[in-house]
Amino acid sequence: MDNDLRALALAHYSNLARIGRALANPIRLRLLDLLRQGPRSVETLAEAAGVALTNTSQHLQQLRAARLVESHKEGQRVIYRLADESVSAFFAALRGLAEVRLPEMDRLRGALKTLADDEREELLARIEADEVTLLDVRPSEEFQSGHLPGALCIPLNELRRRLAEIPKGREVVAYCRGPYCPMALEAVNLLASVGFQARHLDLGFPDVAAYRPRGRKAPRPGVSATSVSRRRKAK
Amino acid sequence: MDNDLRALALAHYSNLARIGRALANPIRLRLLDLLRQGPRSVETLAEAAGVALTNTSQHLQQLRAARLVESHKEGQRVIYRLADESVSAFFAALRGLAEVRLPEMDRLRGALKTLADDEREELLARIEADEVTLLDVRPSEEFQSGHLPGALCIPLNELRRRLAEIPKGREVVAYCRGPYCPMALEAVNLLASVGFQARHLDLGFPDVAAYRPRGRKAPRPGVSATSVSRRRKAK
DNA sequence: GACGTATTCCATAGAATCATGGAATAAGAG
DNA sequence: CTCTTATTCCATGATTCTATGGAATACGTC
Repeated sequence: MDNDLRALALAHYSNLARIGRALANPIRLRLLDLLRQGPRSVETLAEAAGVALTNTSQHLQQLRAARLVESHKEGQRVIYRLADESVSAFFAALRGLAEVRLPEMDRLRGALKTLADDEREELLARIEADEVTLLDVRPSEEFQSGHLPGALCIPLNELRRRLAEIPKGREVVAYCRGPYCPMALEAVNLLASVGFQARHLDLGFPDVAAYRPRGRKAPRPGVSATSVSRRRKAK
Repeated sequence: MDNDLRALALAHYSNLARIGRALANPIRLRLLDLLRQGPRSVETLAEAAGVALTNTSQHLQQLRAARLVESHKEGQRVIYRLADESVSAFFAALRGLAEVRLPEMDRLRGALKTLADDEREELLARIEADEVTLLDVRPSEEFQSGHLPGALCIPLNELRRRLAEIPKGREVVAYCRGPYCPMALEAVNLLASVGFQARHLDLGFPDVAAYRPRGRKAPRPGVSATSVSRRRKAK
């Protein structure tokens, strides 16, 4: 009887390891992170991650086996999405742990120009006060899945030919998928080269939603998670 | 330049995967969980986990390579400990995710008699009000590394011959390492069989310290993390 | 029902992980 | 300096993971 109990108690580590194994591969982590931006089809994910299609499919199935993602069919395509809001939060926790524990992450943060806490604070305050033009440079499907309130949607690859849409004489703050996504930084480089006053916010969607500024207690309000578009227009 | 940035950004998933790989094996998770109770030597860990010594050593080295644990020498033995408080918190987050996402965990929780939220609330309130005898049945070294305030230390394997130390006519609440540790439950079975009014608390050390009762905001105060004993008495 | 598209399934080969047991190392005891 | 103890190192075989490309399946269109 006691032996039964002990065996059972040990079994729970195998369940945890099931999730651990899902997190043990950089491609799967990349896919998981992409899915934090919203639901996507296998093909889209494969292209965004730069991974062969069959390979992507297999990795997604492993994530599904670990119950971190779910899928459903829509016409001929299979749409994957995070199984739960808590999966996204957990991913952020993993990333946070890596930042605390792995010194290699510091070099990355340097290259990607992570902001200091007070700098970020100031930027968020200016955004909230609507003193700057907030620019979302992610692909527009991701914008539609959810974005920061008041943001202008101009995907990075359309930015050069849509510069006219950005108000002149006003500082621009660009954001993208998060601190390890280079898109906002690239956008700022482009904007600066054509004369804009531009900076990047090193948090993206959905990270800002969960961001707790030091000294405050509640998560930032007002993130419009525009109802996730499960239905994709035919192309 | 932009390609550099992108390559760099992708590299960060490899760092996350380093931690993921460390979590991909049930034995390593078991060792990590044991280390949440306090620093321990390789041999002690091997015995507690029921794993061959060389095997234990290898797994510990992998955890160290992922920077989740650290080690230092003390005389002829090597003492491992969690690298950081945040590692313990992250472990709890992983366990929490598994509880939310993996239905298999429910059966375990049933067998191990996890309490309902309100039941646990009530129990914690009674403990705080000192209406019950709080009993810590973990090995005494773990008690010394940190325990709940006011707890009586009687390790499970000494319980039968030390029954006299427990006040009669007062309800006893036993706790151990956490919700998936069977020791408290076994203690309650033993106590009940000799006439005690006994129940178990399904949170242990250090989980109670981080437990946020629903509706309250702050973590419970008053956990005495008696300065971690790095120095072990010779035997 | 034939065709094109999106995805999964399957077989294969190469790489990584794992448990085991014997040898090497380091520290203390006599 | 020898002996014991605690741990790590190393080599081995068994298992699992991973990427790849071709075949099979499912769905929608014509």
